[in-house]
Amino acid sequence: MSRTWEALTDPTRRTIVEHLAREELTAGEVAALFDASRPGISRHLRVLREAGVVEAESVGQRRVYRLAPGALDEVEQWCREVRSFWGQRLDALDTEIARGTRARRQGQGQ
Amino acid sequence: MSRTWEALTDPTRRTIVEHLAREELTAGEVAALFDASRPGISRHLRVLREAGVVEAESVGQRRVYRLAPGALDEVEQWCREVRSFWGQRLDALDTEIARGTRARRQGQGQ
DNA sequence: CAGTTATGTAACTCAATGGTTACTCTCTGG
DNA sequence: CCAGAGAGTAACCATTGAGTTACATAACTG
Repeated sequence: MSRTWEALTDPTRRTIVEHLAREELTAGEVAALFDASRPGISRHLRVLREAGVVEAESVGQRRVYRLAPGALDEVEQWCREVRSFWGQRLDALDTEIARGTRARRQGQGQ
Repeated sequence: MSRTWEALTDPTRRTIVEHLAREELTAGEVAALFDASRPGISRHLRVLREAGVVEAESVGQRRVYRLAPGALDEVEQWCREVRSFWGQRLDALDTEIARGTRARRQGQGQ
């Protein structure tokens, strides 16, 4: 299930990820980066956790967050695949193929 | 403005992009790929268009859709940057740095 | 020009999402 | 064991977003 995309849709969550890429942060430190309330950030962190983008470690009463290994794999992999097929198609973009496509398109007018 | 992420959040729209990576398609052909109603798909296509992910060309009464150049640039660029900072941090992950971070963390209990 | 095909827009509904406040749980320290 | 800090959960509200049906706009076709 591709929760990664959902998780990274929200700009706040992407900003969190940007910060965690630079250094580990406790939940409170993350919250301090934004105007939003703590519980709000806490939920963002949960979404990121459940999506496997970040992971948390309990240290005393704090929770230290860091990026999870492979956090962005799903997104990057998807981009690679799209780009791969796209590249192939562009390579094959000569008139013959193009004409064939048009012809096919004419036929199936439903 | 980062509409690209929003645009690619929706699974239907990602599927559309996957198909368009393989070949150009008219709006009708795209719609035929899904159970959803035409207007629904039409709006998905608009979102993708406005995000600059796809572009449309009018050919007679049809609208032929294709991926826009640089469709995924924003997303890929973001991933690269995150990964870049992350990589640097991991490189610097020796005990000294780690201890420094902990110390700093103790001090700023707000 | 009338009719049909191909798309897109408008108005509306319903579910999902983000944000807030209030409350709970857990760990630390006296 | 009690007080207080740090974090998370619950319940609630407002907004967004995706889906639908009905309607409007363009362009071919006779």
